[in-house]
Amino acid sequence: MRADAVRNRAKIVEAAKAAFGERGLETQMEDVAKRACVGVGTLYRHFPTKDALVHALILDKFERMAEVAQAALEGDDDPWEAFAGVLRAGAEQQAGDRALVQVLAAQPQETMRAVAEQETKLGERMAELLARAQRAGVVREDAEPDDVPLVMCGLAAVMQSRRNWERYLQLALDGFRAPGAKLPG
Amino acid sequence: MRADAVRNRAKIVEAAKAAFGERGLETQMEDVAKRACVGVGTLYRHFPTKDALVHALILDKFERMAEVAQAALEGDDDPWEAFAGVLRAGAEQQAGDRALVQVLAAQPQETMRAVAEQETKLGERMAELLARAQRAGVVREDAEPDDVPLVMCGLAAVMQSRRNWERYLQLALDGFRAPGAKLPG
DNA sequence: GACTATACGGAAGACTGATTCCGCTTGCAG
DNA sequence: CTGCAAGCGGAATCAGTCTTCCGTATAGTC
Repeated sequence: MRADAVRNRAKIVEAAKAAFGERGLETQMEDVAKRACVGVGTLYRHFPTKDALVHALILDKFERMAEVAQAALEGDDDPWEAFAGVLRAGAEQQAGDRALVQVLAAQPQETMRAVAEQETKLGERMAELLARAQRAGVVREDAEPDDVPLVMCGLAAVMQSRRNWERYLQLALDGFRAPGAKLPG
Repeated sequence: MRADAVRNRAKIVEAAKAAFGERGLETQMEDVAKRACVGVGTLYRHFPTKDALVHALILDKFERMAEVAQAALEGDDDPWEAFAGVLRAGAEQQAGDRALVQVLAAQPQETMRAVAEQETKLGERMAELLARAQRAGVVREDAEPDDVPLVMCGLAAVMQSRRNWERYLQLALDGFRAPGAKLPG
């Protein structure tokens, strides 16, 4: 690959992250190109369609989240903090990326398929974090691994509607907390 | 207004409810017209833009919900059932209308403005139902009126992503339930 | 320094779907 | 029964974006 091509690809990815993060999916390809100081033709040589570009960005976010979950599994936070921390990190991630929020709230079939592998990995790690927290008695016994994406999906909609998502997250965490456990951290 | 115009308007509204309910906002004006056995021109004489049509449908849903809430205020269900019943009714309403779900999940500024009045009315009634339930000790003291739209908004996203919304609703209701109160009904 | 495979820019094309327009039809008042 | 204003159908138009195309420029090689 030619040096300038490498440089341009990097510029495009940066520009796309910024543009889609701010404006969401209705961002136009030309805007991305302009931000990257590149022609649309160049943009299309690197990503054959708008969808492909979006998928790449979303995939990246999921990979990052899966890493965060892995770190939590290996870290030495107490079980509650490990679990809640990942949820909070996910929320922050969403808060800074309108396109991600739109995708999570609407879950277009195809986009999700492109991300399936990382999603599974993330899901498994969250399941383990959840199980540990349950064994420690700080999360309700009847919480299920599938409750996590349920909550994150709802969070996306709350963010999109510019409502108080911090409050939503707090309520959700409260919901996971075991009845007997002390005030959540 | 001429008799055939009245008839057509009714057909259009019916057709639009069905079409937008099934296919959501990406429903095309021509589809609505076809369903109503009417030309697009006729459709546009009754509703000047697609947005106007959607707003009318959404407004109708909100009015209906406000009525449901009013009925709950006047009915003789116990405070928990009155409160939870309206939430469940709202969920059912959403479950049958993809366009409504899309609007609730994304809350396009303009659509919500068109519905503001009914939304306020509904909000006030829910607030009263919530307050009654709190006085009866069956809902958490720290629940707030604004938590309700938060939850319903999240529900919309969960539905859109074809996840288990009944589970989500159950978790949300559990979240409202006072810690001491018996198993929710 | 010359050559060529790569890569670039951005105007033009293609598509999709909303909206307009206008000649034809029809309800209904007189 | 007539006249015509109100209403109708749907082809044509318009608009907004994605995507393609191709003449031009350039990195890397000999």
